Formats: sequence, structure tokens, C-alpha cells
Amino acid sequence: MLTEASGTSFATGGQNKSCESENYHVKLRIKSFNIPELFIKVPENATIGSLKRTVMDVVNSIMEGGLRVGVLLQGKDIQDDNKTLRQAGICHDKKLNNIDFTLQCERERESPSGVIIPEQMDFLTADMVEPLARMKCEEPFPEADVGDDNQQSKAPYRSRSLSDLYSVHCPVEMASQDTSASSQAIIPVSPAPSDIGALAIVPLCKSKRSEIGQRRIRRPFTVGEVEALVGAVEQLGTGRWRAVKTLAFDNIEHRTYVDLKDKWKTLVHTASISPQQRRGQPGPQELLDPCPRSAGLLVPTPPGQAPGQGSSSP
DNA sequence: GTTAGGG
DNA sequence: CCCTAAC
Repeated sequence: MLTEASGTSFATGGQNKSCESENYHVKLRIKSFNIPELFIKVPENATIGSLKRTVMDVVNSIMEGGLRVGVLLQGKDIQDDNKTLRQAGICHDKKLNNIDFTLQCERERESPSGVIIPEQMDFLTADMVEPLARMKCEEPFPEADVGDDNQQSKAPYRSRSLSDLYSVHCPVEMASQDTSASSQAIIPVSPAPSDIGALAIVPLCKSKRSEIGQRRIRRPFTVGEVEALVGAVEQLGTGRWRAVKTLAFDNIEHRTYVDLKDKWKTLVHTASISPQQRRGQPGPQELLDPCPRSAGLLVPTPPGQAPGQGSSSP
């Protein structure tokens, strides 16, 4: 969504502006890649560490196997590498809101180890591969290419967005002991299917809880998340959890604004209970203290503007 | 759909 | 985290 990443620009011809006034540049902002779905399988008694290694191994094996990028326009894979963007229909003056980039295995790798898919693993593939894959592209610049994305000017705090802090959390939404959710070895399910489109749009099986009622798995907030939360609250103040969510957790699907509100609640709580934190984990106050221009922490910002923002209402 | 709080 | 009353 708000990935401030770069606007990668592609030229339809040469890098230089040739004399041809028609040689416009197409600006694309790649937010995510679609990657092949991965399945892993590891015994329940395996350690988290081994699980991480397994995932890493699979990722590495895929990487080593060679990856190639695929381009999907309107869902159709464009294979002709010699075709120009314009010929392919990727022009600066066209709506390019449906371009996808995919990561495809150059060659199929044999399953790292005996591939044994237990029963049915329910985990969010999306989250697992967050960091190195899953990127969707959007064409935010419908017009000229005046390099200057101020699209995020509204969110100065973005610098601390979790985009950077969020390291592979590998949330494995498992239905506890019920639906059997064990992880085992990972295996790149390289879709043997003839074509590329095969691993195109990764089907993010988000709703694993077909039968509502399943409690979400507990995902302790990481330091990074706490920092992001604190930072966002610093800017927006309390009482605007929706805004906080979009500001600093827009990309973290599993954190709802209610979660953030709850987390803040506990942070404040713990902070007030042990004013003298034990060296180790900074409480919200410590992070807020630096510039408590306001009333320390908890600055309920009533429906209006963020604190500090001279809100003058005519 | 959001907030705010208790559970 | 969940559940909900109260916007």
C-alpha cells in the first residue's frame, strides 16, 4: 500500500531522452511480487530455529535454482522479451493498474528432502514470504514522469514504518491441536504446469478459519512493532487507532486497529506499574519521554487534529 | 465502520 | 485477543 519504495521507472527506449517526443517513460511502482506457493513440512517437535532454517533452505534452494521475473499484464503473461513496453501495451498514457510481476523458478528443483505433506497445513503463506517476495505492482503515476513522489508527504513517520522492522515473522496460523497444523519440511511446489501463469497470483489463503470461532494465534508484539506503534501514537495521539493502523501498520495484516489499541493499553498499563523498567525493554513512556511536549503519554486526541499540529479552525 | 472498555 | 456497547 504505502510502500514508499521507489518508483522504478522504465524507459521504452533509451535512457536518454531521444529526440523523439514520443518516447515517454513509464513509471511503475512495484509493491510486491507474486511468488510460487511454498509448502513446508516439519515435525511438531522441531524447534523454531530448525523451522526457520528449513524455510531459509527452501528459499535459498529456490534462489539458487534461479529465478526469473515474469510480467503479467491484465493477467496475461508477457513472454516476448523483445517486445517493447509500448508494444506490450505498457505506455505512460495507459492505465497500468493491472501489471503484476512474478517470481518464477528458473528450473524446477527437486524437493529438498522427502516431500511429505502432513495433513493440511494452514498457514499464511503470504506472511511467510513477505520479505522477499509477494510484491504487487501498481501504476501510481498515470502521467508524466516528473520524478517526485510526494505521495507520502502526509506520513512523515513512515520512516519507521514496519516495512523495515517487520522481519519474517512467519506467523503460522495454526488451529492449535484441532485442525492439525503442523509444519514440516518446506518444499517449493514448483508448479510443473506448463506455463508460467502457474505460479502467478499466489493464492493467499487468508481465511483459514472457515469455521469462525477459531481464536487467532497469539503474536507478541515485536520491539519494532512497539516502536512503530509508539511513533504513530506520538504523531496521531490516542483515540485514532484507525489512523495509527494505516500509518504504521498498513502492511501488517494481522494487526487490527483494535489490536493496536489493546497493545497501547497494555503498554501504558505496564509502564505505569513499573516506572523503573528493568533495563531491557523500553516502555512506551520511555519512548515518548524524549519529547513529551504533550501530557506525557496518553494524549487522547479528541476528534480534531493530531497533537502539535496547530489546528486552527476558522 | 470506529472507539473505548471490560472480559 | 475477544466481545460489544455506544457512537
